[in-house]
Amino acid sequence: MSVDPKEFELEYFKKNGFIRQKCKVCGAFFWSQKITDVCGESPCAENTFIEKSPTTIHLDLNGVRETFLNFFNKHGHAIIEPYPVVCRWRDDLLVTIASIVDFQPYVTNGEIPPPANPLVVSQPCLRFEDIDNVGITSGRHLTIFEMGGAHAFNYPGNEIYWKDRTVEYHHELITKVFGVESEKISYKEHLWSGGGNAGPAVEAIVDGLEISTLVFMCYKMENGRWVPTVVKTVDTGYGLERWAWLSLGTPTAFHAIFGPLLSKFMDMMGVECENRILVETGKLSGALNVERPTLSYETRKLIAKRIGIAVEEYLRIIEPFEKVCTLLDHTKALIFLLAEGVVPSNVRTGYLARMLLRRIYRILCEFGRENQLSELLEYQIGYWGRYFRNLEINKNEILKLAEVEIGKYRRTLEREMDFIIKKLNHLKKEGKGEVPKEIIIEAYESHGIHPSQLKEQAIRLGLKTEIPQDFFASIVKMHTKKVKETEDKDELEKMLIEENIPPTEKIFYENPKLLQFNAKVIFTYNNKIVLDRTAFYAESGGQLSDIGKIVWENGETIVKYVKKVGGIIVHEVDNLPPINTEIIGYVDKERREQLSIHHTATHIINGAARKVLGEHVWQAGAQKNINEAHLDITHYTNITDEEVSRIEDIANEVVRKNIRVEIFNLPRLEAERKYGYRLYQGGVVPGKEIRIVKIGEHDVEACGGTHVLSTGEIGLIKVIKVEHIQDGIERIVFTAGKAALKRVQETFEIIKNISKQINVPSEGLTEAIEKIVKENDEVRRRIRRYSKRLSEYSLPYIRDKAEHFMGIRVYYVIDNELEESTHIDIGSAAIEKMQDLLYCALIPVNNVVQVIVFSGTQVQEKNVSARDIANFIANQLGGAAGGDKRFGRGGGGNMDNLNMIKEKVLDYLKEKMVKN
RNA sequence: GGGCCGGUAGUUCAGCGGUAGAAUACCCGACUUGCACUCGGGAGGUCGCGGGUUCAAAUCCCGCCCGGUCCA
Repeated sequence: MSVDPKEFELEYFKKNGFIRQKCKVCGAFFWSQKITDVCGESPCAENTFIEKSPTTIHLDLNGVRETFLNFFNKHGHAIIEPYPVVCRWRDDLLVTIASIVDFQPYVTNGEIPPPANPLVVSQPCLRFEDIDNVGITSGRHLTIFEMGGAHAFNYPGNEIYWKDRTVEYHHELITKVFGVESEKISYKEHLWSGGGNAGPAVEAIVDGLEISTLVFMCYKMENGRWVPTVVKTVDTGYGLERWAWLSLGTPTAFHAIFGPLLSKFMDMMGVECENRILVETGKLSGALNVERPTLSYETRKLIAKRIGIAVEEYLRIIEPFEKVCTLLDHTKALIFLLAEGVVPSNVRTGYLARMLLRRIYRILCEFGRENQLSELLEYQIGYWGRYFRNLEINKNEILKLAEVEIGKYRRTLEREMDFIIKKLNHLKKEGKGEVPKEIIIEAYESHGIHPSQLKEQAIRLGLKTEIPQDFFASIVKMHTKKVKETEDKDELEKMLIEENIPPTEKIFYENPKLLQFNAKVIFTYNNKIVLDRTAFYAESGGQLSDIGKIVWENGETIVKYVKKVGGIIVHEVDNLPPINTEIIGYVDKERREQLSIHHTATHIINGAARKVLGEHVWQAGAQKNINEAHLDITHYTNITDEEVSRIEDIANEVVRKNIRVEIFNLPRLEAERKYGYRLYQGGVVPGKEIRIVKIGEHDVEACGGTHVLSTGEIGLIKVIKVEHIQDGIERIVFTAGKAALKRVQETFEIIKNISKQINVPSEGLTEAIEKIVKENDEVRRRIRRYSKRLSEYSLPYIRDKAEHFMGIRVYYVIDNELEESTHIDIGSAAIEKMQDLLYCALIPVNNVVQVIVFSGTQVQEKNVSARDIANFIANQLGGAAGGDKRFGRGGGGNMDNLNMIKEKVLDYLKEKMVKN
């Protein structure tokens, strides 16, 4: 999609003398009050603000945030509290990457009103796409930053403001409040898209630095095409870190963001760096980018030249400094993630936390400061905790989670490094001088060994290692899968929209105990019915759907399954009533009761787990069936039996207290204010009103499920088992209510049966089974010993039974008593003692006959190979055999002529030996 | 959720269709004043689980479980 240039022809630009121009370097169009060749953004221009701030006020990040919020507040924008960095209210994103994320999709698509209009927020955001650039670009790239978002949501007939006013506000803030000369600012034309929305945008550039993006969101993606949206959203992103950098004119943004923390971290890491080196780096850092290695290196050379040192010398000085910057950024991002209960793991947000932590750890190792992580985190928490209280509140959790994860990483490194060292030694043995790329990739992809760590080991072993420039890019490429086609809406969904079917009135919310109801059929299609109102609960939130029946004047049908399509509830049935029929619905009471019990019990278990294991416990999934239910929770280590007992105890105490389960609706914002984002245990909850399920002081969740009226109805909650689902997630499987009782009864039945079978009273079962298992082991061992011993003692017997045949002795037996392995022992020993012996054993077992043949050395000399004999016998049995001249084995399944084989073998032998 | 690596003696691993091995620790013995070293002997395995292919599977195929790792 390209943007119509007309989109940028703003009244405001024209009135204030902005002229549309084209950048001679990058070719982009931009608007500026002065005539110039280039757009002004680095690398088209240098960062000229360094040590020469164009502003009249000079503020660090905290100061900028306050100034920004107050400015918009004075212009009628309500200040709202930032949302969490983990966007648990969305299922298409892991973390909050922009302030607009707070309002997508429900506000931007007009489904619910914004918390205020217009509004302003300073939203901490996480972005990982540019993580490799963090530290080397003087702070232009960060994994965590604050996006100043001033937003206006324009509805048809209720326009707040649009493009002109948006640019005007921006221009006023940068010129009037910050005092930047108006001519210094240029606005670049741009197309922005993200989160399913898009629109024209302008990027504001001052002295080389892009400081804001002003987006006019007015398109959305639908069936692969951009279509205009009903709500036109002003989506501005003020890069507050960059504003602070600009206003202070420091060599890097890190100075402006972290202030005293920067020098503290440098001291701790033992890093020093002259200011003039940083200044020169900062000016040209716009051209530094890991994705453009050649340009970056040329830029490095230029910087070194300006400073007057060799580029190698320059790199030696600047790299440690850059690593400290990376540390500052990563440790800050990490505490924000951990504070929200993210458990480091190998999936989703957990992986983001793990990745950050491992990068931090590697840097600390390079500085030899790997034991000082906690200290760094504590400084960060102390510094940011004043503005973000949850950091301070969750300090202990943050430190604990980080500590556990570092422990895991250390163990992994130790284990996986051994593996790699072995591989490297192998390479060396093979005489290879260099580590091939495949090994480097395998080390990283399958074993988590970073190329730099591999290189370190390889050098120690005297192997060369060339890490390709595009190493990580090629890894990413290998993983890029085809973008999944956006699922087109299915036929039913399309028809419901076409027919304009209204959302179904949900009786089960108003009155959960009403299981018999009257309603009217308003739509039918392919064994599917939509009613105007229903008491049938559709499958959602891990709770199975209700079943039951629908009765009308001249018929009835069974309701097999109920699902939600948007706000419409669709009943799947066997046969259809005519449209507009009045019906009576009957919901299966017992099933509904059991599902409700399991649902309430899930909330209780969740609360109990949080109490026992800690505040990082979040629901990671849940399923409520008839016989049992499970709750997946985030936790960093296996749940012990003792913890399970405590969770069970607390849960049952809540049951016994018979607490009333309060269910009520609250406006979204009020609910969040009152109970926090902890509400969103089950994930995304749509709608302007949130349905709250509150169990005393034990647990509060946003939930659309059905519940019991008070906890006493549950009767009993019994945890069945805990499972480790994946790194960072544990599953608690349990039953409640009647199902729990039934489970207990069944378990007793099993115990009773076992007890009967081994004839031991149930109290003594543990010891008895222990004894049986031990005895079984002992018997198995004894059989093996006997088999060995038997092979020694059998020799006289074999000697006695063997037939003399053309100068050798032949022992031939069809044996269905001794095992194959025993015959191997016997035969093997026998030919040692009798070198003229040919040992043949045919062992019928389960429809096949196994054949074992040993041939003594003297027999072998007569051209009789054990393998050939075995193969001959096996062929008679319709099978095949293998082995060598001493030992052959095989078999076959055709036993018809089993007793005639011996004759044939002797004939075969005769032939063989005569030929010889 | 997807890709990749791994699961064999108490431990670390080798073997990768044809009698389950090594090292180490363990037990016994020899040498030695004693310890260590050295030497000899012994014990120790449902080759993660379940199917399939095959006369025959630790080995090949499929599914699952467990651990690890990378990506989304």
